[in-house]
Parts: sequence; structure tokens; C-alpha cells
Amino acid sequence: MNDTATVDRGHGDAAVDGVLGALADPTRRRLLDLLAAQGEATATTLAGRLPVSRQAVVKHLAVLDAAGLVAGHRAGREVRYTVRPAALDSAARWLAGLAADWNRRPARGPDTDSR
Amino acid sequence: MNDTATVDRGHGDAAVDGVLGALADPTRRRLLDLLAAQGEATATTLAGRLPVSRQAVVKHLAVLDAAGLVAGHRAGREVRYTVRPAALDSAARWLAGLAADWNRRPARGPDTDSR
DNA sequence: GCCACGTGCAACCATGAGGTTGCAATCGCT
DNA sequence: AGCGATTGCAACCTCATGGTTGCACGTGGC
Repeated sequence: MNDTATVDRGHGDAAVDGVLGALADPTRRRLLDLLAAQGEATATTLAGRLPVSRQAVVKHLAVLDAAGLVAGHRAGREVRYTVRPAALDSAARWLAGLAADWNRRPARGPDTDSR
Repeated sequence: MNDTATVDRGHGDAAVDGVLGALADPTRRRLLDLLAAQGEATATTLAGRLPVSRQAVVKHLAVLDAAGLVAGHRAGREVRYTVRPAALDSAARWLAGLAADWNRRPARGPDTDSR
């Protein structure tokens, strides 16, 4: 159910897919926001500031981690998570590129054949 | 009409939420891609180029429409859908703002970066 | 007027994502 | 050593979402 994208730089990028998927959830965005504001935080701490259980936060962090948006490192018995700008940045650039593409193409007839 | 004048540190923008949600689905992105490439297309036509039924396409188009990413207008007995850059553009700007925010705020902790 | 094509609507199904609770293992501190 | 705090894992629940099929309705062409 997934066509092996041809590593092109236009759309369908796997990394971007992960970021979009992660960003699509409001709780996750909230989490990222908290994290970005505090610089560092543990799942337990984060859970205290959100209306969900710690486990839910852990799962979300796992998703965000998979998307490359956050990273966690151990500090004794706790795991501190930090935000990771790179992936977000790349996604932002991708989106901007798409937007530019759309604006560059004033809807017209079926001339440019699909690939 | 909510224009992010001051980078909008609100992070809870409803419009953006819709766009992100819509963009999170690969089939939907595919649809947008097709649409952007052709300029105009009907649900039936689109369905012919995707591995899903026409009805599935219709539903996706409804989501995209709700997100403001596409718009459809009647042409006789068919409904032609076109891409709508505004919403995408706004979302791109929002994302870029968020990314800038993250970069502007290098974790004020012991970790300066790990990469 | 009739027929075919395209759309709209509704019922229905399956999967997965978000969330919860409970418990075991671990680490730090006194 | 003992105890509290924290993390990790697993089972489980619910509901939104992506997808399908079937059928009725409108509209254009012959």
C-alpha cells in the first residue's frame, strides 16, 4: 500500500510524510510546543501539563521521535526529550516548495501530462 | 482572515489544523498532486488514476475542500475540482514560522546539540 | 423521449490511532 | 537495605477514518 517513492524532491518524501502525520495531531503539536518552550522535559512532566495520561504522552513522543521531531536522552533514571528542528525545517521547506509549485501553475487545461 | 502578522505563537490555528490533517494522508496528497498537475479534474477522472474507488476520492475531496485546499465548481453534469493555493500557502508560512521559532530557541539546557 | 454517464447519498465494514489501566523493573536517595 | 519516584511493557477499549458497494437522482446527448 505504499509505492516506493523515487527519492525525488517534489513530493512523497517518506521523512516529510512522517512529520506531517505527527503534526496532524493536536495533542502532539501541544507536546512539541511545550517541549520547544521548555527546551527539555520528561514524559512524566509533560503529562502533568496535558489532559492525557503519561502513557499517552510516551506514545506520542515515540511517534514524534520516529518522525525525527524530537529526541530523548537518558539522565539518570529519567529520559529527557528535546525538540529537533531539522526535520521540521525540512518539512517546512517541502511545504513551501509545494505551495510555490501551486502558485506557479495557474490552473489550466490538461496539457502537462501526468507522470 | 487570520494573517500571521507576528509569527502567531498561538500554535492552535484551526485552518492550519485542517490543512495538516488533510495533508497527513498519502492518498490525499496524491490527489492534490494530480489535481495540481492537471489544473482541473472530476472525482471520476481522478479515481481512474488512483487505486481507490470514486467514492473514496469524493470523500477525500470533501476533506480537502473543508481544509480549503481545493474547490469544486459545476460544469454541466460534472463537478470540476481545482487546487486552491491560499490555504497551503498559509500553512507553509505557519510551519516556517514554527521552524524559525525552534531554531531561535536552542534548548536552554546542558545539551547544545547532538548532531 | 430515452438512455447513458456522472454525481450524491447512505449503509456498512475493517483497521488503526489515541487513550487508559495495571504491573514489573529500575534507579536514586536516606 | 528499604522505599519512593520513574520508566517500560502489554492488554484492552473506543471511535474516527479510509474504503467499499448499491442505488437513486440529475443532466446531456441522440
